[in-house]
Amino acid sequence: MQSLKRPYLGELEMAVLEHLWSHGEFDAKGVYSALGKTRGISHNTIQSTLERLFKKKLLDRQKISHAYVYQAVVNRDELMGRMINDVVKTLSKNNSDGMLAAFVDIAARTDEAHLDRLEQLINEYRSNRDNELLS
Amino acid sequence: MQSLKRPYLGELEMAVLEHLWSHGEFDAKGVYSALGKTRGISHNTIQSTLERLFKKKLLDRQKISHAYVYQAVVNRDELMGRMINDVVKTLSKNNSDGMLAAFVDIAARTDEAHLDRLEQLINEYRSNRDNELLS
DNA sequence: AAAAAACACCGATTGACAGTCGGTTTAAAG
DNA sequence: CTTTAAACCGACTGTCAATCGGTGTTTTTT
Repeated sequence: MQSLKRPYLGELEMAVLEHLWSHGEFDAKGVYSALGKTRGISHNTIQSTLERLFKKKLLDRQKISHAYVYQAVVNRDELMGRMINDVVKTLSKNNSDGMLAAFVDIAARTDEAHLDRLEQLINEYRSNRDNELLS
Repeated sequence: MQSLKRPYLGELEMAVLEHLWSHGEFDAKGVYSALGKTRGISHNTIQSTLERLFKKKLLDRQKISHAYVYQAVVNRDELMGRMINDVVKTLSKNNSDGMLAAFVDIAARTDEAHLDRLEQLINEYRSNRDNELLS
């Protein structure tokens, strides 16, 4: 019963990830220019954050010349899936109905048209599965 | 962008909640007998944990004689819904498709029959909505 | 009513972990 | 070979879960 804190991300970590998601690869300097300056934090702080995200395997990096260039290895949706899965794993005991009901509620909450789209995705999933069985 | 609040629930907090979910109301002593003894932790630790959960509004309590009796105010599914919603709120940017796809994936992961059930729940949701519109 | 037991409440400590830097070392570049 | 930029290391703060001891208050018990 591990807790829900595992892929926990702090505020700055989230912001850095967001930035990499929308702007692609960056080195520490670039992220600092984009985020650090307005926040009034130092270059080093950004660097530590990138390092931490790297250790958490959310970022990959390559040394270009003598500076690392970072890029996200999970996209927003993958991370979301992972985190939702963690919640579900911890809280779904035997019965999955609560989980499924939560999905429907959340989907419908912002826009009921999401229900249609959800149904559509279910069918797409089934088709993909069937195709795989044929091959 | 500030959801995904700090460590949602610790390990002991989760265990206490689980216990209250499956066994109903309890005072500190009861929870201690059930969880504390085998874990070799003190009565006080259990009490602090109950207190913390109370402050987080996950438990309610009434003073019976001079001891508090605690009970959960959210059930497992509600808590799960809340937590999933937090994840989604933080990570769904405009586009909800990733969220919906994650739902389908997670539902199908353990058992593809969940997709049928999910579809069923979608339809139930629609019926309920339609009935409400009539009244 | 006094003594004993049961609790709540307060405060302190430890251990993680995010956020934050400064200083030092290393490596690139002129 | 000096300057400079970046990685690396270590430190300190703040927050939070977990943990418990001590103190005082309310019940029980005798």
